[in-house]
Amino acid sequence: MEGLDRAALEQVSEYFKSLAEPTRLCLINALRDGEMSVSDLAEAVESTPANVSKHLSLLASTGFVERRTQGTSVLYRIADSDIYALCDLVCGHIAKRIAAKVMSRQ
Amino acid sequence: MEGLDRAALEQVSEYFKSLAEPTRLCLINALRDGEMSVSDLAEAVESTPANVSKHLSLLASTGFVERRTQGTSVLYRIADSDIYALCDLVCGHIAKRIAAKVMSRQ
DNA sequence: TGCTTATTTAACGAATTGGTTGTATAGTAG
DNA sequence: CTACTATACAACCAATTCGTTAAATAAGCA
Repeated sequence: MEGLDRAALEQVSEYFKSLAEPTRLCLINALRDGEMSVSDLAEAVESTPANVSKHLSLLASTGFVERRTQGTSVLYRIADSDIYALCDLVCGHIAKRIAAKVMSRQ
Repeated sequence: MEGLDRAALEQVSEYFKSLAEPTRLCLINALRDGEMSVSDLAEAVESTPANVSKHLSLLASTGFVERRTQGTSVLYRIADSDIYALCDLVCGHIAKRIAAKVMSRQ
């Protein structure tokens, strides 16, 4: 992303922003094992269908999830599994930080 | 990050949040070639020292950058180059999306 | 010591965002 | 058709955030 101009960086930040919310990360986690309906997801993340629907719309707008209608339900699924690589990188960074903190305390 | 509880996901989201801002991404880009002072960074990203200082503090709190004092200046540098892998993953995702959009239009 | 420069911090305002509530839409069953 | 269910959407509020401005802190130098 070296040569990106301001507008491009703004777009990149939009994508990070879509992952910068615990409820959305929780939804992404819940979708690990396959597609789920909005109401099931709402139960899984302990929130309301309206709220979950809004978060899923945002995740769909950045292309991390996709939707499919089945009867009166809407099933969401992960569209780009790179999303997990992203999360793992961040988790690794956090782990590194914790390890460094432990070392410095010795 | 599969088995993370709510508190852990909140922490993960904090890290994504620190990258979810165009000015901060711009600062990270500017630091590619080595450490820079706050005022030089402010000029590079076309902002004020006060604003840049605040952004750098946030990036330091998540451990993506580190600071070093030299005289009256403070030099910042990238502390974990995984940050670029993160950005590249997001950029790749965006590129994929654009490519898919182009394909679907043919 | 006092003066200058570099950085940080505090206080403020405008804008954005997560969650709720109520309503609208769409599909299914009777 | 009506009733019911699932989802989406709009309006609203509380809380957060980005940027600015002004004041505070710290280091170097006359």
